Amino acid sequence: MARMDRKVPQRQPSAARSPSNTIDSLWRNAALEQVPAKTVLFREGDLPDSLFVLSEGLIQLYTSCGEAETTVLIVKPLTCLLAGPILRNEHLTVSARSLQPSHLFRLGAADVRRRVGLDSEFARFIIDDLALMHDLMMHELKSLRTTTAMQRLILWILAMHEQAGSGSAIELPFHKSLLAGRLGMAPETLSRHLAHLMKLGVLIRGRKMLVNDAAGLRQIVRDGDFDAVSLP
Amino acid sequence: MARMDRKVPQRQPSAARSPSNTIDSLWRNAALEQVPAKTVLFREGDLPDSLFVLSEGLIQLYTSCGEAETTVLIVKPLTCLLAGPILRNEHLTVSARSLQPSHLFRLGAADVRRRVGLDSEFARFIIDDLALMHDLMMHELKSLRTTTAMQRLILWILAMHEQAGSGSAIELPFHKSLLAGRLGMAPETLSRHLAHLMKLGVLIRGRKMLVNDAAGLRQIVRDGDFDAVSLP
DNA sequence: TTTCAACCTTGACTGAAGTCAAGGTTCGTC
DNA sequence: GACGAACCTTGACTTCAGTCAAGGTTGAAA
Repeated sequence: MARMDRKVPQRQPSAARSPSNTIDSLWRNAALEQVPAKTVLFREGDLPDSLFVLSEGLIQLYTSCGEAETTVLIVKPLTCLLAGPILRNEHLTVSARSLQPSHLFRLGAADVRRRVGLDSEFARFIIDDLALMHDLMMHELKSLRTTTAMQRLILWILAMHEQAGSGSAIELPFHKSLLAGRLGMAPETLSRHLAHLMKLGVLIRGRKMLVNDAAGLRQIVRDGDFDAVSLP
Repeated sequence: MARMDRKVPQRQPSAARSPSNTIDSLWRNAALEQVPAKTVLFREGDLPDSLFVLSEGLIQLYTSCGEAETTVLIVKPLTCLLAGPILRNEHLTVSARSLQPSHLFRLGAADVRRRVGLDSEFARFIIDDLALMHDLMMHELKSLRTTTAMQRLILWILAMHEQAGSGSAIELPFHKSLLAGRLGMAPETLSRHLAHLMKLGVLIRGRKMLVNDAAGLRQIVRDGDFDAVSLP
């Protein structure tokens, strides 16, 4: 019944994967969970009990240190959560919650461990996912170590700008405070930097943005010279 | 001939892997390379042409931004390099060089891509590696975002201390400037923090260290209170 | 429409860590 | 053992970004 409106995981980027019976049937057998926003999926310290495959929505990986809470990563469909810890049989080092109403396939950890040895398509699915995450995290690490908050912000804006198509407005996918976390800075810092960017030809109205001079921004990132006012 | 003194990759941690004919033969067929220290293995921007498996030595992953150069990660045996980029067929985002004379197995990228689909043991090897890296990088990300340079230093010292066994001296595995990079700080910052730690019961002589009061250090990390002088 | 809570902005201040520069130390090589 | 290069330390200064605090805005629900 609910079969027709299930989105079967099918990773768009990377290796073209032929629609596979094995994987299909796997997901048909997996539990599909629909969770509202702000649902905690797991907490750091737990032992992983299921693999999640995010098929719709947005998940925040975060870590709570004492009072404070820090965003480590935000993941989009189609991504596995917990593949690493399940396969290594280790305690979790991050917590996760949904940021939007989300759909997740859920597969028991024991199942995953068994299956990964038997079913090469499933193994491939996991490999692709881990490789993708590897890439993302490497990128994050690099950018945290080598760029300033302002540079990360501009690069993020440029990426969104490119994705949206030049000339069209960018819609922030979530609250600014969360974006700040995503970019590794305090909300106040984001606010200040955005204010500064308005002087450099970025229009900001609430959660909408418009980039006038992408080339200029790129230049600024390269130089690290944020005080240059390129607009009249 | 040289067969006997080849170390066949066999990951110690994680999943107990039975000595496997498949993998054995794979490594016997792979090229074994011995490189001196400071050999560049690959550069960011390249397309990956082989998978490296580090069997002995130490490799630095770094990225050069303009003049400067930043250490992203330092990897020990037994680790694969480039598994992610090879499987996703993407350009490299980091460069790598040996920090010590090192031994590496080398497997053509095409081979890897073919093999990972056919040989489930090989696939499992790759999965374990990616999962391990995933863990490491997640840990790095977390610690870069949530701890100060001093905390990272102390935690690193405590980890070394534990590994060496209480009471025994710690030998820095590489130059201090490199350790600074590894921990995400400038060499001068490391120097200053080490100087400070001497007042807190850490003996430092060149590249040797001795921790007197591990419990005290742990306390200090927790509190974030680095000025407390716990020693008479 | 009103109201309240969550979110955002701004200012002033603080603190962590990077940079630059000037010695000092260590270590490998001849 | 003397030399030089690479490495390390220390000090002074700067910059980036976090914190605290006080308003301002926005938007969802009554």
